[in-house]
Amino acid sequence: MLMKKLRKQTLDGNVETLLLAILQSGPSYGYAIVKELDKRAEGILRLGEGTIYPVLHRLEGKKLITARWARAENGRQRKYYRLTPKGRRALADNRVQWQMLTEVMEKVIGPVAKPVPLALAIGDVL
Amino acid sequence: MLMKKLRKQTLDGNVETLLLAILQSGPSYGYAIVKELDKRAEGILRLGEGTIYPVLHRLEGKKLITARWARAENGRQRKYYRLTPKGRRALADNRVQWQMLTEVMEKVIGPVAKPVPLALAIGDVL
DNA sequence: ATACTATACTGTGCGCTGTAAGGTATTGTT
DNA sequence: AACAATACCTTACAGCGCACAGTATAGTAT
Repeated sequence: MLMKKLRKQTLDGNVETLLLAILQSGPSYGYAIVKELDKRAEGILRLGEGTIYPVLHRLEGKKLITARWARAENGRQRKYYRLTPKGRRALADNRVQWQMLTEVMEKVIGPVAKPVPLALAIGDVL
Repeated sequence: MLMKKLRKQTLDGNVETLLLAILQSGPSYGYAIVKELDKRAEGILRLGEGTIYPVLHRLEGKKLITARWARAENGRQRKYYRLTPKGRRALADNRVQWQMLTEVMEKVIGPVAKPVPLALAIGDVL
């Protein structure tokens, strides 16, 4: 068989994936990323700056993103992070890892109750 | 609003959930749990004994499971673990936490490619 | 002027988790 | 007698999330 295995990093390390995913939409900076995450997570998850900045530095160290200082229109100094090709590959890989993790979790603890009213409605119609 | 938040333990700590879920089917012992996980994960995830025993001990320390030595039919000494009511509650809670994590992940990194060709087919039809 | 709030980045340090590595002992099979 | 499978355990390490604390600037309200 010789199937692909879950790396240990995937059991946790999801925050890195989240940040990479956000940077996929284009370069951004720490503070904005916090706000963006806050918006997308809709109150379920709240990651503070103390969480995100170290991760950004780690990602930079791994060459998955690059940093560049720039002065914004409002005169503020911002450190813009951008995905590298290597980071793009890492993101793709992380997605696969995440998918495998959900597979394993579903197989062991059972499927999660999904809010999919559309499918239900379609099912009712058909 | 005041919504429920993801606890930090849920970002990792999935192994505890896996073990609790397996013990939900009834009492078991370390070695058997390794094999059971191996079977259910179908090669995707491989947790060694060095991973599982410390977790079992931790769970016992948290009073989520209880341990009892017993001699099996084949004469071997086995340490059987059983879910406590508190462990049952923790498992239920962990499921909710896991569900929230998948929600956040899907919102940020997009949906996982699930083997659900039906939805695609329906979309094509409509 | 003064105080406050929002913006924006940084660093330190703790605790928990996963797990590799190594070890012991028993039973069954070759 | 040798080996594999069963069954358990401990030690030690590294990585991750995150709370906490600190610095500095721009804009707004009093």
